[in-house]
Amino acid sequence: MAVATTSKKQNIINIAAGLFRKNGYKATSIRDLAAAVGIEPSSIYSHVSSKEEILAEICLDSARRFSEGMDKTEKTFKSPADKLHALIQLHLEIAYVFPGSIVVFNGEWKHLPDDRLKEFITSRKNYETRFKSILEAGKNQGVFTFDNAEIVFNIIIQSLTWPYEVSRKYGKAALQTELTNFIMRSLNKNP
Amino acid sequence: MAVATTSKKQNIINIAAGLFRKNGYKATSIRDLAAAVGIEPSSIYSHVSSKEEILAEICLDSARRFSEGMDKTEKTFKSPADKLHALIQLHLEIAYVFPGSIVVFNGEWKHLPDDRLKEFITSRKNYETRFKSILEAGKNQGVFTFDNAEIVFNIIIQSLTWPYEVSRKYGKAALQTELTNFIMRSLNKNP
DNA sequence: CCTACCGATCGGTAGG
DNA sequence: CCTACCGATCGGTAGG
Repeated sequence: MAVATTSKKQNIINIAAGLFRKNGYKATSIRDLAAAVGIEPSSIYSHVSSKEEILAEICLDSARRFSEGMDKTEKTFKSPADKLHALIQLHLEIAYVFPGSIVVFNGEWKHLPDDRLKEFITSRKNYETRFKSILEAGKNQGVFTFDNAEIVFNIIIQSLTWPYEVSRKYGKAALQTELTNFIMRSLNKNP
Repeated sequence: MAVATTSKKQNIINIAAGLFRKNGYKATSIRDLAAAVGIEPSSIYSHVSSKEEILAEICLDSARRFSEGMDKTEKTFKSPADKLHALIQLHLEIAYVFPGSIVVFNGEWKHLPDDRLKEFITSRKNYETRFKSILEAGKNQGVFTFDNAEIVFNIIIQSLTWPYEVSRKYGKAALQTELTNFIMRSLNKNP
């Protein structure tokens, strides 16, 4: 017997993430998912309790990845510039290795049931707060220049949130170089 | 009799754009739309032939606005910097006055039927080509600096594509100032 | 993991 | 613009 690399449940969720990304959550039926997995529709419910639960696992898994990435970034780097640099890499890394993150970027989290939605938004706000702190620290130290940290945070997040197909056209390295240059040049007070 | 400001059809499409933006195209039923308009579901079909047609009108209207904005920009301004500045304003202007554009930004155009999808993508590619020409001209004239025009185009477009609720938190003026500074500083070869 | 099935809702039509 | 309705598809359950 081979060592299990992914549980059947996780496998279903991964396949669902791919379908949600391509066609959207609402446009993907349990029947579509079952066909892609290779089982009968009702068998999906042996592994997950509902379609909403699948979405919740995808969204909260993505949120967890960002949260842990932020933990590591804060611990590993001292200067705001180094931290920001690491966060740019984090976003691209997650987008490239975890297809479910694209589902989140596409805004499908709006279909989460109330309790999960609250959980997700809380995690997101926490990430935003920590990100803005890094920007503010850079401004206070005289290395970053901008007016409104919240607006700049959103600009950066948006610039890092690419449609899946577009992002795949270029190598991760090329994307990372251009994005890092673009963002860092913008914020750099003393070029 | 009052002068008709918007046709009943256009009114339905505008209301649909609001619902598609908030809940998504697939998650918005004809029944939801009819209730928002204040008529019975079947009456929707006295004004539009299908749900897909509503989406097509929204997406192609948005595409037309961008195309016409690009026409005007190319005619009115000479320097790449002035043109880029105008395009930033164009994006924010459209996002603020036309709710349907947000539907497009949210990627709902993926649900267009084949022929309309082709039409939409063609218009989009045309816009991209013209936008990249402006970037390349700036690079050739030694005023812009970047590696890959296509990647930079996508970065700029993404940075201008905000979730509706977030963008409404700040005044249009504040958003415009910060975005213009952010993008122009990035590209500016001689700060 | 399957067969068989259910109630709800969907986009859309007939006919006035 | 409405009443009345249709076939298709949906998420999910029962029972094995």
